[in-house]
Amino acid sequence: MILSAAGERFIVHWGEMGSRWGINRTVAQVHALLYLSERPLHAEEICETLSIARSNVSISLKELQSWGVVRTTHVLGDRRDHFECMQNIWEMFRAIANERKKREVEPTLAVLRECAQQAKKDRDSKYEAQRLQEMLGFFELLMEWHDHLQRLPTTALTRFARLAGSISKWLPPQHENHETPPPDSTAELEFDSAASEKTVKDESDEDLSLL
Amino acid sequence: MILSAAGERFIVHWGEMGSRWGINRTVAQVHALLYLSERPLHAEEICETLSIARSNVSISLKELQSWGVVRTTHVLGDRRDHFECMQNIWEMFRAIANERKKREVEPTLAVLRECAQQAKKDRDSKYEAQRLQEMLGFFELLMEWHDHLQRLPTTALTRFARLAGSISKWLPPQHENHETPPPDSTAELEFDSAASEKTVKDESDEDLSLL
DNA sequence: TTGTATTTTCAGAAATTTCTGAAATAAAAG
DNA sequence: CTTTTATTTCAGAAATTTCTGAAAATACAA
Repeated sequence: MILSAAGERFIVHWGEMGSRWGINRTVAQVHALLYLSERPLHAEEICETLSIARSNVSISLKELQSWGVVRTTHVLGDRRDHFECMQNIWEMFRAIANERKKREVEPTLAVLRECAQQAKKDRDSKYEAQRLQEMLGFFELLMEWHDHLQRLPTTALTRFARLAGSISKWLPPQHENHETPPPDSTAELEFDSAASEKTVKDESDEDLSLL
Repeated sequence: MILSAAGERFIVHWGEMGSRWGINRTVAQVHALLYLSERPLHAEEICETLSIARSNVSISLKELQSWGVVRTTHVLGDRRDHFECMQNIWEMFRAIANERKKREVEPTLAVLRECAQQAKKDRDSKYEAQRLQEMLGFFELLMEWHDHLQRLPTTALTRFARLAGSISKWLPPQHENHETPPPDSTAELEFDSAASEKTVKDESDEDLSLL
């Protein structure tokens, strides 16, 4: 497998990005390679192209398969497994989101439910209970949103994204002030839940109506 | 700072989740602690509560401040810095999303633009160029979406999430088949971009119209 | 000034994650 | 059955990340 300079650059970068998001660098590199490849590759080709050990490739491929973004195919007259990457990007990120939900968000929800429950019972944890409950509500809403997107076909997603982009151009900017946070001055509302809710409520309704 | 069992459990879990998403465990723990705390804490309190070195706390707090989710305040008659966490969850995750965009998505976009450009020029990289271009388009759309959400006030976000959740209940399920992937049977469309686009296009329009 | 409290920095230690190569296993071919 | 080819497993090596404690820097007070 011969890589162009551009391809190589992308693979390296994808590996680095993977690391930053909690995905093994090699796994991400193998993913990037298969994503770019026109044809399915066998493990040996991947080893050679990326200069990593055969065993490492084996484990990385298993991992990618467990995420549902890579699968095996076979070439006539060749005993070896060949590997190909999901080609539709939206489907690919959907699969990843799905898997992260299952592996990380759902366990977090379970913990939050238990903790909120327990804190509610404890007379000394009134404030903690409130904070945990709020976090729980956030994650529950997030799940609803996820499930919603999960049901929409890819084309709807892309069109919706475009639509959302054009609508937002007509709205006044709301939260651009994070770019260069002023020393210690006017950023009050983000840190004070009550103030934030109150301030925002006044100006939110006409924005919401656009949805 | 005395922690309830529930609070401690949450902090430990939040630390683990942080790791999985590329955030230092300690940083996440400090964040969780401040999130739960009714009042701002000084560094020494954080050390003691979490049993970590003073220097580690110092660095973690700096990190959290750079993410814009923690800031310093002061208590009358106390020279020490006290630290408090952004209390509004939506604002908090908005800040995090903002920062990750700046640190990770924007550099990725830059790399993708360069790679796509370069591959386009290379006669041997026709397919790679196409793949890179597609990835670039995805990230650009994602950015539009992000910017859109960035402009909406928190209340609009929560209401929209609820709305989206209830709409989706009326749609036929589209992509639940990832839950238990069948050995190697009908999952063709996810891996074949063309097939996927064609299949989906037939059924997508009435779904999209709901938006 | 000088002293004291607080915070930051940083070199090296500790812990964790990742990677390798050799050996074991599996699966087909002869 | 034996040989050959392909894949997986896994103990230890290597690399990376995280953490600590001591020292330096900073800021305020007397």
